[in-house]
This record gives sequence, C-alpha cells and structure tokens, in this order.
Amino acid sequence: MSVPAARLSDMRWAVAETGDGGARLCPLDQDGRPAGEVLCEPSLAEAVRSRPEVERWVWRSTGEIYRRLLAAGVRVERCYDVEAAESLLIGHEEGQSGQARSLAAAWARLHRLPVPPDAPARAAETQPSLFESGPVPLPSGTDDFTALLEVYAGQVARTAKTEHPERMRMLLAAESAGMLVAAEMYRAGIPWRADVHRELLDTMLGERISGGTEPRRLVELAEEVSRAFGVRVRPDLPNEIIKAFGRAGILLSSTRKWELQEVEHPAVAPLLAYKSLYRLYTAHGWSWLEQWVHDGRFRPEYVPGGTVTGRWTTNGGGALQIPKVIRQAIRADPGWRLVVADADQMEPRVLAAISRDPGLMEVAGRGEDLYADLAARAFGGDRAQAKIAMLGAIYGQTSGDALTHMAELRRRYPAAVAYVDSAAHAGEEGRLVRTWFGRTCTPATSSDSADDGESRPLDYGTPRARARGRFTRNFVVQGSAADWALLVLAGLRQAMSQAGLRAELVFFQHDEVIVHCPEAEAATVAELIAAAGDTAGRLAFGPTPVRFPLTTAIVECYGDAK
DNA sequence: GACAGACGCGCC
DNA sequence: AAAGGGCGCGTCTGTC
Repeated sequence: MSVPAARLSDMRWAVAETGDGGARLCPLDQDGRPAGEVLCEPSLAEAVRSRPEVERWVWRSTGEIYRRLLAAGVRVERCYDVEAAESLLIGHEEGQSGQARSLAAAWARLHRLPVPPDAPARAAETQPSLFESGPVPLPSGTDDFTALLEVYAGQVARTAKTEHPERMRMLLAAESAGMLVAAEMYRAGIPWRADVHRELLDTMLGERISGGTEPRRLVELAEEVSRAFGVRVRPDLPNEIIKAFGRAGILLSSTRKWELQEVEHPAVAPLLAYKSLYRLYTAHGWSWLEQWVHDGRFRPEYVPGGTVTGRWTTNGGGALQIPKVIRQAIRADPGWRLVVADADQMEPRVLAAISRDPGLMEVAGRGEDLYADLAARAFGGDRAQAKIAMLGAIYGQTSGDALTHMAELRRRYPAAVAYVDSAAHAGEEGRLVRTWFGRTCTPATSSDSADDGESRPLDYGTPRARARGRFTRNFVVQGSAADWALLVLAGLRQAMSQAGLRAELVFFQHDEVIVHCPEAEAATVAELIAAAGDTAGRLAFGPTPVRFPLTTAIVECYGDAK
C-alpha cells in the first residue's frame, strides 16, 4: 500500500471549479506554493482526466468537486481536502478548537480579517441530498483560487509545526482519502432488496391496516399490554407505562429495556416486544424504505470525521444504525458477492500499540481472540472477566465488576492502563488530549464544569469533571482506532484499484467494511482485506508486534455474515 | 405551527 | 451483572 502523504515529493496540483464547468489549476512545489502558471480550462473533468501524472489533487472540498468528477467518469487516486485539513489543524492548534473551518474562514484568519462562521450543519433531509449548501463565500473581490493557494501553503507550514508532523501529514492524507471513499460509496450505494425488506416487515409486523394505523402485530401487542394492566395503556407513552406499573405496586424510574427486564409482570414481555417492533416500524419500516431505497440501492450521505473522535457519521437514513434483522435485505447483485470484514477487537489492539505496553502488545500479537489470550494470562481463563476489564479501562467504567477486574489489568499491563488513566486525568483537569495521529478532542465547555455558566477549569472530582475524564479516556483509544480504520479503508481502496478490480466499497461502519464485487473477484478482495489491517497498523504505529486481524466473510446476504 | 430538549434505542 | 465512551434519529413534551 502506498500511503497517502508519506512521500513528500508526490506531484501535486491545485484545482478549483470556475462555476461554468471549467477549472483553474496549477502545479505546486513542496512548500505548497505555485510551481507554474495558473491555467484556465473549459472542462474540469477533462482538466483532471488529461493529467494522470498528477499524484494528488489539492482542492477546497471533496464533497462537491469529486461528486462532479465521478459523474463525469473521472476517478482520482489521491486528494488533499483543504477544508477537512483545516478542521484537523484548527483542532490541533491549542485554544483554536471550535473555530470555523471553511476556506473563507481559513483565508480570513490568514489575513487577520473577521472570520465568517461555517454554514450551519444541514439537518437530515427526507431525501438524500444532492444539493450542497454551497461554500461559505469569500469577501467580494477575493479570488477563490488565490485563496485556495494561500490557505494550502499556510497549512503546509502549520503542519510542519505540529507535535508530530509526519503523523499529521498522514492523518490529513487519510482524512482526504476518506472523503474520496465517502463520495464513491455514495455513488455506488448499498445493494438493497426492497422486496426482501418488505417481506421481513410483513412477517415481523404483520400487514399494514389501511387508514394509516399501526400494523396488526403492534395493535395486538398494545392490546396485550392493556389486558395485562386491566386498563387501556398506550405502550409508546413512557408516562402511562410508569403510572400503570405504579398502580401495580412496581416503581420504575424509566421504561428502559434493562430496567423493565428486571420486573416480573405479565405486561413486561408484550411491552418489550412492542418497543422493539415499534422501533423497527418507525425507524426502518415502510416509509423509510420508500424514502431511502431507490433502484435497488440505499445511498446514505457519509460524513468522514463527523464525530469528534474521527468516526464517521451519516446524514439521513440512519445508515450506521441498521438493525441486524434488516441486514437480510442487503444482498449482492446476481453473480456478485459481498465481502464483509470487521476488525477483531480493534480498540484493545490499538491501545496496545499506542501505549506500547510490552505485555499487552504481546497478547495483541497473537491469534484472533484477544480476550481469550488475555484471559489465559491474567484472568484465570475467564474470558468474560478479561473483556469486562478491558472495556472498563477504555470506557471508564466506575462501578461494578469492571473495577475489581481492572485492578488485575493494571497489575499486568501497567503501561496500557496508565495511558488511558493519564488521558482521563488530563480531561478531568480540563486539558486537551490527542489521538496517536494528532486528532485533538474538543475543549471542555461550560456544560462540563459547574452549572453556573462560568467558563473556567473543571472542578476536579466533580461529576462533570469525571464525565469529561471518561470522554478523554475513551477519546484517545476510539480516536486512534478510527484513524487506523481510515488507513485500512484508504489502503484497501488503493489496493483494489491497483489490482484493476471492478469491486466497490459500499459500506463502512467504524470497524467494518463491505465490498461489493463480481463473484470471481471475491477471493482476491478477501486477500487484500486480510493484508490491509496489518499494513495499516505498521504504517500508523510503526514496527510493533501488534497484529490487526480482520474477520472476513464472502456472502450473498449481509445478514449471513455474522 | 415551529423549535428545543429529554428520552429511548438502534449501531459501533 | 450493571449501566462507562461515541453517534443518528424518531417520538413526546414543554415552550414560544
């Protein structure tokens, strides 16, 4: 895998759209300054297509320009997304977090002018959106290509000043590669069988009763709940449920599933069934299908780096929360296969690599089941205990079994636990933490300190400070893992393209990817995936004994992958 | 009628 | 067994 940005000498060109389908472009030198004349060409697509020697295209924002290129049949190998980079650099520059990330804002900062705010995040729309809110405009009279060049050159210099410039360069390249993947996945879409989905809904929910009422099964379950209480109760109103249980002498603080499960009452079983089916009905039912699945594809709009930790989000369609039962509807086209891969215990392995804990690196350098290996060494063979302890360390669990098991973890793997403890401590003191690559957490806000609205350091030991500590503790692991996963994705994309495959990435969910490919390519894709984890691990964390295996399944139906 | 916040629950 | 991290999104509820 040739990695994004590892080479300084790659040939870069800046490009911007001119608004009439054309483009302005010019070559760049190593410092990010123009290395030749600025050209103006009538066709963006032709300008890019005719320059295969360009190794990386520097542009303002991938979402818009690359969508147009893809529509014209032009794929690029690498890019540098100036607005994505601005976001990461601003976050890294102490005290700057939270500032606007648009090209216009970056340019204004460069010239010490008033900084325009970013366009408000667009709310999820009922239709997948092909319309961008458009770039934040530059001051009138400012040439946007010049602004692009100036901001980019500034970013090259700022990157060199970060704590680990080589890691930051890799992060910027990986985030940009993620932008390319996101645009390509949107274009490809997830193969979705609406007929299978409908059949599932009919089976689980019963047929829809005409007149807009709930499906038959929900009506029946609601009646069953009412019968159990002896009065009419609407199961989707938490207040009514709590009152009804109260009359039966059962005090509930909420109607959460785990709380209800503890209660012995004939209403509990139908109520839990109702809640789960109601959820399916409202979130992934018939209307979702009509809104989001067209021509056999589900096209969510991916937002790389949409969360503070670097995980992606999606805009509309709830693509990262597809319920397991619904995955039956995700089927390869005839003659094609889905290659489904998910990373095995990604976060503990990443913790081993970033903390350099010798013992944990050794455990993470063995087979496929890290928790079993951990248990064999430290928890008397009890895999469940080992897992609870590890997740407790990563999430900051403060009570229950996790605490006692964590003591054992601390004894055996002191450097690993110290790593997350120190991140938690930094958070409790109101300091910032970073991932291995330099992605930086958002600063503490007033809501993290006492509720008097004053902005001041966190009060050590308060519940809010401890919550902030759990956030920063988790951030360093979840964030570094997200960055590693991004390298896997970028590496896989490049490997598949170099192999000349028709395979397409169609889904990415934190530690899991789906490739849709002709049956004949599936074995090759699986091999590329198997290599991608360790390659990304070496690239990201340098030489460590830690292995990053992925479990891969070649299936026709996503529901069969687990 | 629009909007914000809380809640609940789907996923990792 | 208990309830810790990150999200999106639908519903309900209170407010303007």
